[in-house]
Amino acid sequence: MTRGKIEIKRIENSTNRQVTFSKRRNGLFKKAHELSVLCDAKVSIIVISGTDKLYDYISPSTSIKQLLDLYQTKSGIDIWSSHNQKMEETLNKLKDVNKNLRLEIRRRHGQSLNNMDFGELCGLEQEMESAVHAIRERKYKTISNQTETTKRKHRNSIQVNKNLLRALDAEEDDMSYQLYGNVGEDPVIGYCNEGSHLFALRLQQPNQPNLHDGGSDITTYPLLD
Amino acid sequence: MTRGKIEIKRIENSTNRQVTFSKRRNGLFKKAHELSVLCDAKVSIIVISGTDKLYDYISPSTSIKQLLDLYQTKSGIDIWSSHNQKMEETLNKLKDVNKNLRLEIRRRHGQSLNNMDFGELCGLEQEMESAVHAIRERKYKTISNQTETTKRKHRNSIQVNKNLLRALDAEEDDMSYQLYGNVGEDPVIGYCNEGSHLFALRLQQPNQPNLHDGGSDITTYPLLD
DNA sequence: AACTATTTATAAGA
DNA sequence: TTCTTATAAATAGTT
Repeated sequence: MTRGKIEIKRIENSTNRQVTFSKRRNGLFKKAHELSVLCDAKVSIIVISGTDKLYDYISPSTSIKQLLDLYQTKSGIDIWSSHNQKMEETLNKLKDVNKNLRLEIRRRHGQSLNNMDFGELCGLEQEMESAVHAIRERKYKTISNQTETTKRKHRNSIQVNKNLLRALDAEEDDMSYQLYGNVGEDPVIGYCNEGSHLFALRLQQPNQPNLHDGGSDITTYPLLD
Repeated sequence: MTRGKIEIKRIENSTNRQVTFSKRRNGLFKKAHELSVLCDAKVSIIVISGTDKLYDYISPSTSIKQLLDLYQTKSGIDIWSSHNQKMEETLNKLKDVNKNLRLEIRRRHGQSLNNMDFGELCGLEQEMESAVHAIRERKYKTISNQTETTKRKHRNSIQVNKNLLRALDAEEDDMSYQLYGNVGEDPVIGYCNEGSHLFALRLQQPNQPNLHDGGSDITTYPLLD
């Protein structure tokens, strides 16, 4: 628009068009940049030349994605829709399945029963009852397992106790023997003996079935002390 | 840039900035349009103002989608990826929810109970039982509604029957009156009367209990032969 | 929103 | 492509 104004219509001369494209494209991007800086705006320009070359401008601290997301939100145009139809279909199907699953669960909570007829209600009731049966059985199995374990623990601790008492009895016998047979000897031997006995007991225990954790062993000793 | 050139930096005066934004935005779009027409190019501009308003220009006979597809192809930037990612996340979340819902349902079918402890089993059992209760109540309500409807229908047909009989009685009275009052008149009238009575009886029968079928009488006969 | 003095953009030529 | 330059267009500040 100088040295004679021009009409705004396609420039037929190819070279001319090319030159003008180059000049005006730069001009456009420059203006876009000035706008974004002066007015604190986000600007994105995409230009594709007649020869299918791509040029773009994006204002500083902005991304195409961010801008497109905003564009979509504000314009209401769904840019993505054509792109992932399949995914969206899957998504919708899943949502549907989900809805039905929720309904089923609600019904098994005793809600949303309004749209069921007598036959369906009978079926549901029967299903639920047999399920309750299964759950109850499982429950009993669990509790009986627990009881069994507790009993086993108890029996075991009784056994441990017996062993300890027996050991103490044996020790007592030794002591008596020593006292009777070696009157006046160093009492330190008796002491040592006692220590060995205790040690032997400790060594022996891990070889016997031990269904309860070691902590209880340690806690039992203080009771016997 | 006239009446004194300006620096390209954010215009602090808000009113000024707003005015400049408006003017330059128009200028930018005009330039974009001229470029597209003069040079046969596709141009798309998205502008978002500092106040978050959206403005856009798109050159004639071009669509955003077409342009973005081209942009993607030429730039190699996967515009869709972030969107895809979001969708995939949603999908996975849904799948997860779905899985949990299915597990809940299986448990309410009495399956997949292995990983539940005694307390959980108790809770589930109680829930299920109160649900069965609700279902049973609903069932009874449904059946009683049905029964009620049937009864009402029944009562209604009885009433209709009564009305018919009453109507016939009234008719009979009229007839008797005619007979007593007009002895020796045409006997055809008396015949008619008898016919009406038979008809009334037939109507009445389906309402009386009929406890044996006619067939058994017939099968008894061969044994006696 | 309109005006206008200036600055910018740019068409044509080199 | 780039530079030059005459001139059209854009626009900052004002009204």
